[in-house]
Order: sequence, then structure tokens, then C-alpha cells
Amino acid sequence: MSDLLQRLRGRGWRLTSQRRVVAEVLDGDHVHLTADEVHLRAAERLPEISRATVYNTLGELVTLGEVVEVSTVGRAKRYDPNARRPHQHLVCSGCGAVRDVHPVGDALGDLPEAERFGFTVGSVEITYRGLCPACS
Amino acid sequence: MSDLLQRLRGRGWRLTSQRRVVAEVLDGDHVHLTADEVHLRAAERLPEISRATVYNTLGELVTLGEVVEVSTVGRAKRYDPNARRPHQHLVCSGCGAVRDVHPVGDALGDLPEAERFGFTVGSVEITYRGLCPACS
DNA sequence: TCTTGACTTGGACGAAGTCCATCGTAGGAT
DNA sequence: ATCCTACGATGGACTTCGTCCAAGTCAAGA
Repeated sequence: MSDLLQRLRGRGWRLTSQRRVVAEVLDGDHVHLTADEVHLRAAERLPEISRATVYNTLGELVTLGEVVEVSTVGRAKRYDPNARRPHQHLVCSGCGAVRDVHPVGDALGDLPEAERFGFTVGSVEITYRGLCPACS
Repeated sequence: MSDLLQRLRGRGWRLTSQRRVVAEVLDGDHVHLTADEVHLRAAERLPEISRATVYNTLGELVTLGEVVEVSTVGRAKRYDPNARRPHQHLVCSGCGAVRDVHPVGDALGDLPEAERFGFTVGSVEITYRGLCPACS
């Protein structure tokens, strides 16, 4: 993640303490925090950081393709920093916990031409749903 | 969809005019309305219907498995009445248009046991993203 | 037709997220 | 090393989406 900061700087990002802290909070595997959780953890290191800044920074990271928003049904968005390595998600219907998973197969290829309706299909997002060991 | 009302009645649903109107609004293929859109259209036929009733009814239809919530990133939930026929979605990144699609293959089976982390995996939701003919 | 409990209503409430005017500061210019 | 200034941070108001609740209404069985 530390080279993330380098990369962003190369793209003209001004490197503020707030952005550094948000990037640090997002470091690691199987990290799928909500914006509020990111704010909470960032505030442990930088107590005066505002919610708006966290939202702004997360939005910029998403635009730059460094972080992916994980779609959730009826819950707050979660942010996944592991955007460079393609993967899918397994979500607990009970508690909302998220794991990264790597299915085999070729989901993109599984969509027949006749089912594309003239769309230029670029990506596919797969969400497995179930109950985690604690919730079942 | 008209037999939907019969089925629901068989399950002990009290058949009110509000519920009838919501079910009628949801009739058809490629219907993916937000709760507010459902409310708007229902109100054209039954002006006094309340938002709370629309939310309640949609929630009940989801619980009964007659309607599926389509997860969206950052926008209001959409409700898909075509729940009996399993299908996935193709979403235009430009205008947000949604089409129902039927990929081949077995996405559930494509998730290896080692990638399930002890979860009881029950369903899989696939979203293809791309540009529709009008947007590309 | 009567009765009753399930259903509806509208407004208050809450969570998640955006907007905006103002202030602060990173980092290039001098 | 210091100055400048445009980019970024702040926090509070606001919006959107959705839930909750007490009181009133009505579908459908007796």
C-alpha cells in the first residue's frame, strides 16, 4: 500500500496527512470497511479528520481505480482496496461480513452473444450470498 | 402476474387495493423500478397510497420470494418481479439501464470448497457491466 | 351485517451520503 | 528559507432512502 501513495503522487495527488491516514487504514487483505468504519479508524490516528474528507478521499480512490465499491443490499457501501487483483465476494446475509473469493470458470464468456443486446460488455461482478459460520 | 395475486391469497394475504396496485405496477418483463418509482406509478391509480405501504408490500414480496432486490452501487434499491425465472443482470455504466440476461454455466459450482470459508453458500448474483448501444 | 385483527396512513425519525462557504496547508516558485 | 496560491479539509446543513409507530380503516370469515 505504501507504493500506492507514490503512485497517487505521480498522478498529481497532493499528499496530505488525511489522505495518508485513509490509505493506511485501507491497507491489508480482506479489508471491506464502510465509510464510517474508515472514518472511525482514521480518527484514531488523526482525531480531527472529518467525515466529508473521508468520503471525498474514498471517492477519489474509486475514481482512480485503486479501490472498489462493493455493492450491498440495503447496507452501507463497503470499500475494497484490493482492486488490482481481480476477485469476487462472498457476503454473509446475517451479519454482512465480506470475504474475497476466486471462483474458477469464465463468467464473462458464459454470457452468450444473443444475451448481450448489443451492449459492449466490459466486466462482471459476482456476489455469492450465504451464512458465515458464526451466523448459521 | 395476475396469478401472483391468487398465489399470495393462498398464502393468507389479505387482498387490499393497495397490494393489488403494487403487484400490477410490477407486472412485465425487464421491470426494475425503485421503491419511489413504484410509489409514483401506484399513486397514478390509487392517489392516496402511502410510501410506507409501498415499502411494506415490496418487503413482503421479497420475503415471499416473488420479487428480488437488485443491488445497486450507491443508488436506491431496485425491485425485479421476475423472480421465479432465475436470471442475472446486464447494466449500462452510462445510463443505468438494466436488462435481464441468462448466462450459461454454473456460477455456484465455480466456487471451490476451499474458497467458501465455512460459509453455507445459498445463491449467487452476477452483474455484467458495459455500455448499451445508445451510450457506446 | 358484524367483528376483528390484519392492513394502511402520515409524520417523525434515523442512517448514509452530498454540498458548500470558509479556512488551512503542501509544495512549487523565488 | 519563505512566500503564494490553488488544492484540499472542515463541519454543519441538507438530501435521499428507508424504518417505525400510534391511530384509523377495512377484507373476509362467522
